[in-house]
Amino acid sequence: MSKSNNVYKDAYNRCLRLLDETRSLPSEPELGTLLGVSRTTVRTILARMEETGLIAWNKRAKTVLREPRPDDFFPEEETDTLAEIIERSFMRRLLAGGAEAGMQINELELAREIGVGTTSVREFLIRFSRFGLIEKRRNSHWVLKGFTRAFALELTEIREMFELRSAAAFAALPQDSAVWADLDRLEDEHRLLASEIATRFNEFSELDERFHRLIHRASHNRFIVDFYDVIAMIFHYHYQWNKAQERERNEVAIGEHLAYIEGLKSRDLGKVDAACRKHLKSARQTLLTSIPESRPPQKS
Amino acid sequence: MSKSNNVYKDAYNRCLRLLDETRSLPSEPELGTLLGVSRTTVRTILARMEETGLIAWNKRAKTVLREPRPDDFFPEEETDTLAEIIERSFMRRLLAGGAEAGMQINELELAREIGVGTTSVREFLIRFSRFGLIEKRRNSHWVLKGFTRAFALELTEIREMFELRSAAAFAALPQDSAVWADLDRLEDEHRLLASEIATRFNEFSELDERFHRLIHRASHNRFIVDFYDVIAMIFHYHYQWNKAQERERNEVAIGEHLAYIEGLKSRDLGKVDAACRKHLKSARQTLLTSIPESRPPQKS
DNA sequence: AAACTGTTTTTTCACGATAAAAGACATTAT
DNA sequence: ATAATGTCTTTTATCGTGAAAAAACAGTTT
Repeated sequence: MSKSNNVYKDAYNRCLRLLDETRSLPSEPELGTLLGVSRTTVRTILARMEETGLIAWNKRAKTVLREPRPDDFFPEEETDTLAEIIERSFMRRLLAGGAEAGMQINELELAREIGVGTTSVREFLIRFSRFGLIEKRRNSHWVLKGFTRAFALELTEIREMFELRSAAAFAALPQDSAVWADLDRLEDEHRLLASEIATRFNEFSELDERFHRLIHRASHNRFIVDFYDVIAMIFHYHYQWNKAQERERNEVAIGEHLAYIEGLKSRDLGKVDAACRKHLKSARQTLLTSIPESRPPQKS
Repeated sequence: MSKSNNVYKDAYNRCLRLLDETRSLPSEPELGTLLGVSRTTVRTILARMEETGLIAWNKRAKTVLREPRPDDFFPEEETDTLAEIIERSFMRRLLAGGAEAGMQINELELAREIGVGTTSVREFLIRFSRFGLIEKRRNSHWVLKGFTRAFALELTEIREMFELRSAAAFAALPQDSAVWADLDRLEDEHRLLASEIATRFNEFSELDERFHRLIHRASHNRFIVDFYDVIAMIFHYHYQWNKAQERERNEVAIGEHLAYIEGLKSRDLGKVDAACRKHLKSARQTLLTSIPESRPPQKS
């Protein structure tokens, strides 16, 4: 089967949404940058849109003929990257219990189970290894280290170190830096979300990530910025998995963020430090309580 | 060609060295753990040793018949992992100038040039990406970020953060911890090397790594321990590349290490901090001076 | 001439296949 | 009964291959 055309399908779907807004589409290169794909893919999209009667396409003229219908879209699941598919499957197994620390991971078995080639699984595991949850035995299998309490503590230790430093760097940024406007915008979003928390509490996770990434970027250190990928990944699955008191937790977190933002805006390093520490402490607590207590080793 | 048998060849060579010391070899499983390979590989080794008349092999009896000659060994270059070969080639290109930041990296070209499959190159690049020197453009090529001054500063910033914390953790370890004996042993090695510095100065690099890894391990944090891989990798190639005043530099570093060790042994956090800071500062300086000044962008 | 479209080439992504190496199972020796 | 050896099976490491996607080149249009 070689390679799926999910890039095309995903871009096609996104292009359909563009159709709603205009009478005619822009030039091929412009569409390319807009959708983040190459001209080759753009042309494949246009060809299909012409075929299905969505547009009339003649050289520069790309006139919209009709509005896209729901059945014009490719199904969601066909637009995913292989890497995403593998990650989801892998994390499901990992979190759905039965994933004891020390267990070995079998590339071939994983590949068969997910229905993909071994190369993709191998590459996924290599990429995934930087999250510190698995480890490779030379010339042999991978070992699962497990989503344990120790892991959470090690992760948050680094996170706190990095974020305190980033926050301090942030507060020291000159007044004319563009980040202050970004921060204002994020503050507004926080206030809005707080006011509609009853219905939109599940949108916090995404806002949370954007907020912390903004702060980490102020460190101007690629290792700090990159490390947020680890945190984001863990929290992403953590949010999916642990829905207990989600609304309350998020409400509290929004309040902490607002205090944190206020601290940053005051540019008073003491205040920044205190607000940051407070938020990180409760974030760590949330993560820790969600970790299943490790059973003592059992004799069978 | 599928897969080279470098594991076998390397283990075979190491096994030859064992032959010097004994009249007969131990059991297959024992040899396996000794050499770090499976029994399958052990048996391949034994079969060949029998063939070349090095041993007589009959079930449990594996009697050494003669001393190994130089031509019994497989050539060094055949014992390297593909990953090592690729890394060396890649780093040579990267350091041998002409590697401007922003340049794109071509998997296929690299693979052809080194004479390996693209899969191996891909896997190497994925693994290598955590060092922060390259970055992937989605669905497209890799981009070289370059071994720049900014990189060195970001790297050392994290290093200093991590090592100060690890050193403090180290000093706080209970007296009966095994690390103190390890530290004593390392101290002895440092003193010995210092006394023979004129001839053995190039052995420092390896000692340096062992010393710092010991300290980092005291953090009990996988992210800190793993980060030392980045540092080790950079310093490894840095040492190979920049031989200017190697002897003097290493002599100074040994002195700093000894002061650092003394600080740790005193368990006085102030002393530890001071000695650690001093050493890290000069390590950073050494690294920085070795980085070629980035030319201003040239119009051709 | 600048920006677009049409066409061709190159590169990336993913697979199945195969040898090396690991691991499991059965058998034999202490 | 334990621990070795002998044999067979499974898994990992690596390649070549082909389709998807990107990129380069050439020819048109404004």
